[in-house]
Amino acid sequence: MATKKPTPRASGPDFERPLVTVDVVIFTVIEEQLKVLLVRRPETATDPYPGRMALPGGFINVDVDASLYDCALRKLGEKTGFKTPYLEQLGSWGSTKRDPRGWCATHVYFALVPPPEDSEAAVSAASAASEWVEVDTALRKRLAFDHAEILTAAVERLRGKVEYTSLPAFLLQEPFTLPQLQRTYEIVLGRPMDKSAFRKRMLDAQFLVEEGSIAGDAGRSAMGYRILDRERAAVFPRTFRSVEVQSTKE
Amino acid sequence: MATKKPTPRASGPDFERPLVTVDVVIFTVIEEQLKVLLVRRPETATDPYPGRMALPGGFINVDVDASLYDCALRKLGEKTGFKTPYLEQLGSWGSTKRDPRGWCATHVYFALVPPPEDSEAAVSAASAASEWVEVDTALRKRLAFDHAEILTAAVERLRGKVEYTSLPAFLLQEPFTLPQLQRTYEIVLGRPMDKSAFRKRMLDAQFLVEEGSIAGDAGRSAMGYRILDRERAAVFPRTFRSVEVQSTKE
DNA sequence: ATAATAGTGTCTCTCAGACACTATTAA
DNA sequence: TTAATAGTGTCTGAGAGACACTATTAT
Repeated sequence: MATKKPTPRASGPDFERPLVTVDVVIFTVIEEQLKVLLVRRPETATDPYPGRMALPGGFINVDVDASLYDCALRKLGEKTGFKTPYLEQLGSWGSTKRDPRGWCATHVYFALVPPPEDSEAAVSAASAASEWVEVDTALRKRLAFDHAEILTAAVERLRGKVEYTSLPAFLLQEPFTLPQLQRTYEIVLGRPMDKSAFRKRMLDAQFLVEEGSIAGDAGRSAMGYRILDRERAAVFPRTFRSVEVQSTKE
Repeated sequence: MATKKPTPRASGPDFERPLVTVDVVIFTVIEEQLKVLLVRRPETATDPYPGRMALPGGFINVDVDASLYDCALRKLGEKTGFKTPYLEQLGSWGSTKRDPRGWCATHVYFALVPPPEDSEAAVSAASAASEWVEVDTALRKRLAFDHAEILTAAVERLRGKVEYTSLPAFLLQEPFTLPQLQRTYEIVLGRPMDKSAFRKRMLDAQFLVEEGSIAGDAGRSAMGYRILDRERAAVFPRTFRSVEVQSTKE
């Protein structure tokens, strides 16, 4: 740990260093809704945006975090009992004005996790003042900093990639069934999908391994699947709806 | 301008702030080759990697740069007489070890510019010790910092997006012809393309406007085109070669 | 006329979508 | 047997690729 406002020990440029943070946009699907994890900022008036909801994140700790990715993993771990989640970089936002404390740049990561078990949910909600919020609700909440803009970008990236990748599989507890996976796609994209096309696509992409039958609440039981390689998402040969169906013909 | 090693005027965390830089990967096509702009680092022994080639970039100047994007634009402008180039964020790299001066994070941008006029080329090469280097050659050059890794990521991103966007159009001086554009795609992707499919795709995407005939060195003259909207690239409904042609049939 | 380049037409193949069909399970 | 859900088969259409064709220009 370092002392308060230290003179930097390392050399560098002769001007002021910006503040550097890492924020994480953590998505999951709970109760048929796409949700994002938000935390409430402290009420202390010395902090910017006291009491507002914000994306989980914070300053890089130069003494603890070996890299940006490690820092994101740490923040993710602090908020959720992460279970080999999907974590990728989203981008960075930096400007004079985005933080009242001074020139600040944030590196934003993007995580997909399965819905928390009830026990965990209670723990994390209680201990960390964190909350799973449906994304559109979150966007109406006047988030701290430029987090609304960041969340918008994250949702856009998620929806964009979902059109041609297996990302939604990382939002489910394993093993899961194809109907469950299809439902997850539909929730993220906000539109219904054709069952036959969906199944062909998933199975052709070879990213699932069978894991025995799973019985549902009613009707025929379904095959359970696990993700073959949790390190990377499968990429489909085409997007789901190539552009928009633009019928020039009347 | 600030004084040397100032105590930060703004509040923030009680630990050391990382160094923050912005680097720009600037691509163009010269003499039928994909090239990237590199600069030689100063020979002064106090600087890290003296004399090595590196991506253009440097520390954020908190007093001058309003945002990360502005900083990237400034660095781009300093190195090239930029002509409304294509500029997007690539990602950020940050860790304890990537800069010997201390914990350092860099925000990397990715630019596409038309080949410099001869006059400009001479100017920039002379004045700034900068040089256009063919990308594979650049990767063999033992670049400063982790710039080889960054360049690899940039080339990967470029090639990836070129499969389904109009990005290569930003590498050409306007107006250009479809055969010239096709040649540019082929240079970036390193493989020949079918003329008929290529033309259908470009014209169907509606991102070009006709600009009168242009005569070449020989043969029939070709239609010249400009980019309709230089703010964004066109996105095609499918990638060029959907995945790799995996012939399971012998 | 010929060489060289620009540009078109036609066929095939792949894969997304529509939609009707069959299969399995519990009550 | 019926309701509910899982899973399949068949047809269509869009668009990429292969490739042979026609068009225009300079010499």
